[in-house]
This record gives sequence, structure tokens and C-alpha cells, in this order.
Amino acid sequence: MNVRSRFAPSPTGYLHIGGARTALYAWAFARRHGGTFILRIEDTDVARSTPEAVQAILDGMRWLGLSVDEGPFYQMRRMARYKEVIADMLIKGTAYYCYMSTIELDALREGQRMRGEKPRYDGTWRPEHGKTLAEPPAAAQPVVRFRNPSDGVVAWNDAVKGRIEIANAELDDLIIARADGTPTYNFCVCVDDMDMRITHVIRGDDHVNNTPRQINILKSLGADVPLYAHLSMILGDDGQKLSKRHGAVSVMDYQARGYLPDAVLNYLARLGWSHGDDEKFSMAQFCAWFDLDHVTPSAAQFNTEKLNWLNHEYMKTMDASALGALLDPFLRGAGLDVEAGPDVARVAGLLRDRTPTLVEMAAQAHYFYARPMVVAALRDQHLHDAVRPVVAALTDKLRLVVWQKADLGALIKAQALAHGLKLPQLMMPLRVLLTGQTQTPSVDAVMEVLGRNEVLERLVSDKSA
RNA sequence: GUCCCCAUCGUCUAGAGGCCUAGGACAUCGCCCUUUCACGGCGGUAACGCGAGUUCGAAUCUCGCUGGGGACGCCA
Repeated sequence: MNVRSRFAPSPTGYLHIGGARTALYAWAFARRHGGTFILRIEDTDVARSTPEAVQAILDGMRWLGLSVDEGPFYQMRRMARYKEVIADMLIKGTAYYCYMSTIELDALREGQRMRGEKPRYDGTWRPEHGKTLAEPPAAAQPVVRFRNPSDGVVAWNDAVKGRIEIANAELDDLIIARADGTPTYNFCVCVDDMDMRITHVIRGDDHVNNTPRQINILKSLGADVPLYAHLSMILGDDGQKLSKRHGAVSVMDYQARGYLPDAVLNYLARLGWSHGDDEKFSMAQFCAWFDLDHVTPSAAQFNTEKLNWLNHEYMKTMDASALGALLDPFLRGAGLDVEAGPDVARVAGLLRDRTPTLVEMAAQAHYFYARPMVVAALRDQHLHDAVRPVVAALTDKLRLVVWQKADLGALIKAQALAHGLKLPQLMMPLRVLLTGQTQTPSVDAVMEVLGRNEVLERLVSDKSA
């Protein structure tokens, strides 16, 4: 079978992390089976769909590297096709006009709720043998409803949740075309999945309830029913439903927060799916491994700590120059003059082991591109009278030493020894003077990257202070 | 309210009747390394929601309970 999977977001906002995982799984599934991955934009809700949101989805997928084989297809451009199918259904009798007003509908549902029943359309306008329908109200614009089977069950073997069975009696005749003639979601999905010959529908858990309706429509259309795989939701760090309150929900937020797409992808892949004990793997590896059998049916809580760890793992193994290139915009974004300081690749190489994200790396890199503000109290604490002359003596020797880490380290050690100081007693004041910080990479390494002139200036400028 | 889904360490998960005195990863704690902080190395704490079955044997199968979640739109 030629596998055809799809990702079908509605463009009403950014691509959030849950949608990204859905896209990732659908994409990987197609890749795994040498199939086709289709992108379909479900924009029939004209009031809420925006071109910006479409762009945001495209941007998010591009950042993650989820390549699309077909599409994007836009449902709004397929109106003629939907209307054609509806006209056909009306003729065949698998759909019918319903003249019940929204006011009447509301009243109906209200009454049902009060009686403890499930709110649903009562079939007033549904044609039946031997049933006489009322005369349609003169000015009323009817909606079109799907004639759902009234008995029996709809069942399917969900690839992640197992067999799910729902009685047709639980389903009502859903509206497939609004009073203005535009088709609705559940109907468009069916026509599209049919026309696009979708074989595997991998989507969010929230669609489980739509599935029996869609299966019924698909069957009435004479289409093949695809295999369904419903992914459970991703919860926030606090176990609550993901919302703006959680800070980063859009995939692009992760870019802004200094995460690498490969790390986000790896994290998402692993959140809700597993391959034994494997934690770190490339997308190529993921595509070779991914299967629906190992997707967990239960909801997963997002864990930023673990994402940070993974991101750090990716940063640590990255080539310094490639990492530097990624760091660069974050440096500039922080208002730093990158040209005036050391090569970003060298800085990235130095900080790589200590920062989990590019944002934190940029924050730590600050003193490489701007003179540090040395807090007086901190300076006095480390640069007391006993060390001050040693620093001065060292400064003079720094003018001549070979400017590389090993020589710098050896020189400092020799100086400390010669003056009867323990190594940290000399390292700390140097660190504070050079960086304004007490926690940095080793002093000799920082010096090497900072360069002789800059180091001397930072050490000397203090002397006069 | 009705229907549907879910349930292993704090978190992500392995586990498809004996391999489980339940494994890995993050986090956490301790030790080591050390020029500070990290990184790294070694080790520890920590879980099968409850109750009935089925079976020689259940984390794994069945039922019930409890607890979570989702859906009930002329939204998608």
C-alpha cells in the first residue's frame, strides 16, 4: 500500500507544540513507509482563519524541517467540489434540508440538558418512510444535514487506542452545510480524505468523537475508510491543559528561547512514543524507527527540564562554528557589538558545555563583547592587598607570554606559586576583573579568547580605579 | 448529565503472563574530578491507584471502583 498521511491544521493561531508533534508523527510515518505527507489547511471557518496563521504554520514546519510532499491544499479553494458532493448527497437522499432555526435548536438542546440527556438534533426534518414533513417556512434558509444511520454501531481499530465502538444512536444528524451554503468541518474532512486518498489519519485525541461521524459519511460516499491513529494531548509542565499561560506554546517560541530544532524534534518524538531505552536519536533514525504500535495512549506532561537537557546534548555535540552561527543573532539581539569582540565560534566552543540554550549562552557571552561592570564589593573581596601586587606583576608578564591557553595557565600557576598564593587566590581576582563574574570557564581559556590587548586593558583599567 | 478515552518512579517512558527482588532517561541527593561554576565519572532515593476475578504464576488478561481527561456547535 502506498501510505498517504496528512497534517490538517486550522489556521486560527500559531503552530503549537501539540500540533507540531502531530505533524511530526504523520510526517515520520509517511517517511518510514516511503509514503506521501500532505499538508491541508482547514480554513473553512472564515471568521477565525487568518493568512498570518497560515504563515505561522508554514514557518513552524519549515523551522522544524518537516517537508511536505503535497500541498498545502486550502479547503476554501475546494468549495465547488464540496458543493458538488452535497448536491449529489441531496439527490441520493444521504443528506437532507433542515429548516430548524438556531433559536429552536437552542431550545431543544436546553430541554434535553435539563432532562439529563445528551444534547442532539431530534430529526424533525429528517425524511422517513411514511412520515410527512411540515411545510418549509417561506423565508427560511435551510442547512443541510447528513442522514446518519439510526441504528447499529460504528467501530474502528484505532492504531493507538485499540478498538473503539460507538452506537449510531449516540450520533445525531450533523450539519454538513450552513444556511449560507458553506460546508462544515466534519464534511470537508471526509471529502478531502477521500479525494486525497488518505490512508492514515494521524491526529489529535480531540477528534475521537468526530471519527464515527466521519466514518459514516465516508461510507455513504462509498469511500475507503482510512486507518485512524489518535494521539493523546500534551499537557503543560504543571499537568494542566496547554495555554498561553504556559509561556512557550508556539514552536517559534522555542526558537526564540534558544532551542535547536533537532532537539525540539527529538524531545517531541520521545514524548508519547518510545523505542526501547533510546533517548537521543537523529530524525533519520526516528524515521526508520517510528511506528504507531509504540505511541502511548495516555496524555503526556511536557517537561522543560528534559528538553533543556536534550537541547544541551545537541549543543555539546555541535561543531563550534555552526553553533557560533546560531549564537550570533542572539548576541546581536542582546545589543552586543559582535564585530568588536572575539570570533563567535570560539566563544560558543568555550561556553558550549555550560549553557543549555542559545539564550543562556548569549547571556553568558556578554562579557566577551562588552566591558564588564565589576561590582566594587566583589572586586574588593577577591582583590585584597595581598594579591594586588601579584596581579600587577602578572599583568606585566602577560605582555610577553605566548598567547595560548597552556602558556597562560602555566604562567598564572607559576606566579601564584612564586608569591605563595594558592591557585584560586589568584584565579578568582583575575576572573572577577576580566569578566565581572565568579562563575566562568577557566581563566586561561577566557583570556585566550579575549585576546591580549583586551585582557591587559581590563586588568590595567582596574589598577587606576 | 450522556458518550468516549486514559491510569508504572516527581516527569517522559520500557514492559504485550514467568526474563521484574520492575529497566532507562530527566529532575533530585551523595561522592569523585576541579581554578569558580558547569561538564564529565561513579553511586543512591524513588513507581505498577484500589478491589475482585482468570491462572501453577499478573505491572501485563477480565470486571468493578476511584481518580484524571476529552467530546456533546450553522468551531475546527
